[in-house]
Amino acid sequence: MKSTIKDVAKKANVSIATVSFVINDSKPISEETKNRVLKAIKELNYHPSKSAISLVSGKTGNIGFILTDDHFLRTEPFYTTIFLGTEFEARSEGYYILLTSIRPDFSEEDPLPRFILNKSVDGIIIAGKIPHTLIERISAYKLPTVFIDYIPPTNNYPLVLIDNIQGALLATNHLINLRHTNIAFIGGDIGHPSLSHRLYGYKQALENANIPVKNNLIVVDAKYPDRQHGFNSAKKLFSKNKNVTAVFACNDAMAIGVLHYLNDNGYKVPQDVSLVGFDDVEADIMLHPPLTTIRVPKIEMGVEALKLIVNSVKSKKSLPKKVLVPVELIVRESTSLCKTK
Amino acid sequence: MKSTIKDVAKKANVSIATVSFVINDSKPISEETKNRVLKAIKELNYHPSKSAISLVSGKTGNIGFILTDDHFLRTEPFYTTIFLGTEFEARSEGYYILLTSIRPDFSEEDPLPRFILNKSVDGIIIAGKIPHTLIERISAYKLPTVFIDYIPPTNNYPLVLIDNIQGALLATNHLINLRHTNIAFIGGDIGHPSLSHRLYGYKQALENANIPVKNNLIVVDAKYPDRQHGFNSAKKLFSKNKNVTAVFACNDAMAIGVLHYLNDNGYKVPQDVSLVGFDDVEADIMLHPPLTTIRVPKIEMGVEALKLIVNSVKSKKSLPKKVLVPVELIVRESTSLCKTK
DNA sequence: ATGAAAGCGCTAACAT
DNA sequence: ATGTTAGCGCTTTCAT
Repeated sequence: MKSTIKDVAKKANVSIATVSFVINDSKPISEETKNRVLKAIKELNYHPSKSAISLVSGKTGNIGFILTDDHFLRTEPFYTTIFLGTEFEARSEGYYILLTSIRPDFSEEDPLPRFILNKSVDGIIIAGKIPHTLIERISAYKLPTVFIDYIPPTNNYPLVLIDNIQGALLATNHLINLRHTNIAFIGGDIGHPSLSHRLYGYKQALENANIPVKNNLIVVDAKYPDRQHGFNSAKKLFSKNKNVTAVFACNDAMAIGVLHYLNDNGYKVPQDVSLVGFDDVEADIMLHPPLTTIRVPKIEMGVEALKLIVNSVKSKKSLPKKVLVPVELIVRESTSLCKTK
Repeated sequence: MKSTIKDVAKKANVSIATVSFVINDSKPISEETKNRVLKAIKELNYHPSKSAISLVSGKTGNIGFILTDDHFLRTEPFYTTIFLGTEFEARSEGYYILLTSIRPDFSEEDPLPRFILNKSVDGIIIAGKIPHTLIERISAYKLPTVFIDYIPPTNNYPLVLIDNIQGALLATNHLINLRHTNIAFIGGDIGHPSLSHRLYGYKQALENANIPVKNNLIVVDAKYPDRQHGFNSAKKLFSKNKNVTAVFACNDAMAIGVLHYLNDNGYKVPQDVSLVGFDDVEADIMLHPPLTTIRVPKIEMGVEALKLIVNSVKSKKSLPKKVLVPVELIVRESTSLCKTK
């Protein structure tokens, strides 16, 4: 049933080499012969065997995609959407993605993803924050690697990053333009570069507008930037500061937690407090009110990452190129003009 | 760096055949030799080449996993968690999962997933509702296929299903035990067998308790069972029925929408209305109040599916075995004793 | 119990 | 322009 290159060769009355040359366009073949081969391929519904090609070329045609369990399973499909972007691009590039998750507390003893051990991938995409011990151990395999939304300690990898500073600038300026001056920042896991950049952009925007940065308006002690911690951080913030009129949360998950707190405690959004998030997650539009946020082009990030990794794989040398994907302010109903004073 | 079977053979002073026999345990080898080989393997950090094995065995070692875009990207990681289960099991079975998504409106003209066209998988797992035209076209390839959480029209495939009727029974009985009698059902996409089974179980429970089934308490016209439609359905239900004291929603997503509606409209949960969901999604515990629901063992479903598909692949014949995974009532704070009357 | 050797389907020199 | 052939790393008879 399944036809091989031999069958095609026989049918087209040529050698298997010629068939190979036609398929890969790797040597000049006369139009006539080429057509004959193509016809045979079609008639036999021939598809080259991936394993044979892999074996002889030393390439697998696979790209590994690694992220932590919690990122994979978190309620908001942030990295999952990025993965889908890589899948889309992989289709047109002819690659397959091997997805695997690792535990966030990955340790020395844990086994590496098997596609690395088995040499089943030509390159690796790593999305989000990931234990450094894993990075080190992977680097020993000398596989082309690109990072998405994370800056590894040894910074000589291709990177796909969100323009976080610009996003924070956009968000904070939006609030400033609405006449807010008591603008709080709620963040978490400040060890993640993305998140610390957002804090940096927030401060920058305030300074640019000559608004003093007040440390009591900055709550960043949450270890993980999710809803629950957003809720808790809001509680901490508002129980000590009654005059806050606007909050910039480092991501939508925390913003949703903040919104919960606000709703539960009699604050009206946006009348009493304006709220801006970051990420533009699907749930935003279902909130009451819909959340103003910074849109991150998630699919595109995946696409860019796959392009980078394919380049690295093909060129053999992995240049530490950095792709900064642009962000965009999405104004919805959680922000309005400051009424105080 | 990369060691082959030859390196191992040389190091252990045996032939490559012996190494192969040891690895696959396919021939009796003396303890002594075996240990020597094993030691060499370890020292060289040798891992067999998958492409070579594929080439010689005719198997790819890959399993394709198909689901629709919306299922993949939906806010609650239901199918994503199932996927993770297949991934876990695939690790121990030595398989790789090739994940791909298709559009929910997949049509005749759309190309099939490439891993099918290229014969890059030994079998296929399909999760959730999927267009029938796709199923037909895939079936032409005669690949072992198993369905998760969906019953295809031609029912001779291995299936992994939730015990939906039992779950609905559990949920409704819980409400009945709390003395509720005006129990509403909110559902959607009733074309999906899982969802219609839940409705069936709900009715069954009422009948068993001699509580009349009232059609005006059943709202199932939502085309998709998500939060937004849950919200809308609740609005529809409560604007016409003031005496409803309990709601069983066909899944947590809709339940969350219902909860939103209830909160927004002055109903206290569970004091005024008790609410039960289905799925036990991560977000449940962060709600106010945390949601009583039916737990579905998602990881296990993935594991079971992978076991089934591996069996089919190995035995060559795909027996239409059906695995019903058990569910469990999780009582949290959204349900309480009925106070009316 | 172990080894030699013939492929699996393909690519890429090297020939012609 | 096309053909011949030597592997790629492994499994699996068939010998020993």
